[in-house]
Amino acid sequence: MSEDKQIFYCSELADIQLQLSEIFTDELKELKLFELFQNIEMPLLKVLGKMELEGINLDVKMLQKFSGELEDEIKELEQKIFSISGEEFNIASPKQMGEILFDKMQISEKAKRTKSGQYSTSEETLSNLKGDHPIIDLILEYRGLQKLLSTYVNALPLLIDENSGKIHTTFNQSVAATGRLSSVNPNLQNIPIRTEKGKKMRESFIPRNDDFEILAADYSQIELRIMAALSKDESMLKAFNNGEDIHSATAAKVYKVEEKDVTREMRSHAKMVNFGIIYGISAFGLSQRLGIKRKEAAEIIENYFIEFPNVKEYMDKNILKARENEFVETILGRRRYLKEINSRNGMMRSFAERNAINAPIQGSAADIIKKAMIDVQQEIENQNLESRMLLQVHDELVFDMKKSEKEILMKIVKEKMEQTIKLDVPLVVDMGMGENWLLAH
DNA sequence: GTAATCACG
DNA sequence: ACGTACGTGATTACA
Repeated sequence: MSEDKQIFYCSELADIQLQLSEIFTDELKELKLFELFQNIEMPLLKVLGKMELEGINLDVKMLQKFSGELEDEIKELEQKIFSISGEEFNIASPKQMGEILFDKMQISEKAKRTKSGQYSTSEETLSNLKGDHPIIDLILEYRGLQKLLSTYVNALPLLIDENSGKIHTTFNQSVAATGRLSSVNPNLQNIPIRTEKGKKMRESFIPRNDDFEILAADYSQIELRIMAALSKDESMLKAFNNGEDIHSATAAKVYKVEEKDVTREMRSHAKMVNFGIIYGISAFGLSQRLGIKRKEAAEIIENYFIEFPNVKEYMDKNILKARENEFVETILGRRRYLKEINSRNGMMRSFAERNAINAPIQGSAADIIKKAMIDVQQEIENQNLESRMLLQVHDELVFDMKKSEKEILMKIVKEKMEQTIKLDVPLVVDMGMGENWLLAH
């Protein structure tokens, strides 16, 4: 965003606020939604504008080298895939890929198909066929590298602003139905981190100069903590208040063992269950994720609800409330309307019911981090710091931190993020710093 | 323009 | 009986 645009945008904003104050009736002003608008969304708009204008520095030299390496690897993989399949084709075309794999090579009898009747060649489908043919690994590898190259490594350097020399995203405040932000042009909320080569992409996000470093601060398990607080479930509250590992604690309960006897598999399953809880769990969904029978998944869920009865109660209560009002609410009164909640179509109704469970949790997490962002920015300005807030990634804030301000900035960020909204569970923020975004984790 | 795929929380 | 985990955005192929 240019300087002119920013000035225009701020005066425009003041104007809008003035006009709105005349439009809003006293009755409207008493609504909780109005408070959310006045106290969170409008102040946040200015904070986001500053983050967008600030931009983030990218190590272009490093990315150019990385790009060359990736291209070489991709060419090599391409040749291997062609020689195995005995034919040159467009690997990026799911249609051609499906025909080669399932018609020509017949690597599986029961090929899965997508909604439109095409062969499915998704990561999930191919991963299930992994052992069946060596070409599968090559394809997955090829796809991963191609994605990294075209979406990130080659694309981002082209978006560097010639005036600032930095990358400037745009944060959408009114796109996500739950109240989350979204980031576009480019999306800086989905920069790779899970794979080795993906991590390399994160390394390219660097501070503005040698006097600065990257600070990353992220909430630990914020959605589960919100679930504990909103449901007031005693076991869950206790686990968080005692600083326990929540997935291990869940595993111990669900599998009825001592916490010290929880195996890695049990913990990993419990982690999936906890995710499921936040998403509005179903036996089918859980069985897919865990690779177990639906009946087994149903038993795990049943056990979960026996151990965490208030969670079940909270979920039911939200669905009932949704049926009555056709909306659900977050802790700051943000609404998600769910008109399908009373639909006669079972699928649509189930979808709305999962939303009724998920939206207050995901949305409350958004409320909390948004309020923290306003507080942190205010404090940065009050204290005239040179450090800057750069990015928000749902449960994480990223800063360009002046090294000499390390102590004060870290104190502000931790304090504001953890204390801005008080719940019956502690909110815990982990922080890291380093000479790039990867090292800050 | 839509579908498929895959990157993140 | 039926098909499902929640929320996003970018790229590519293809009608």
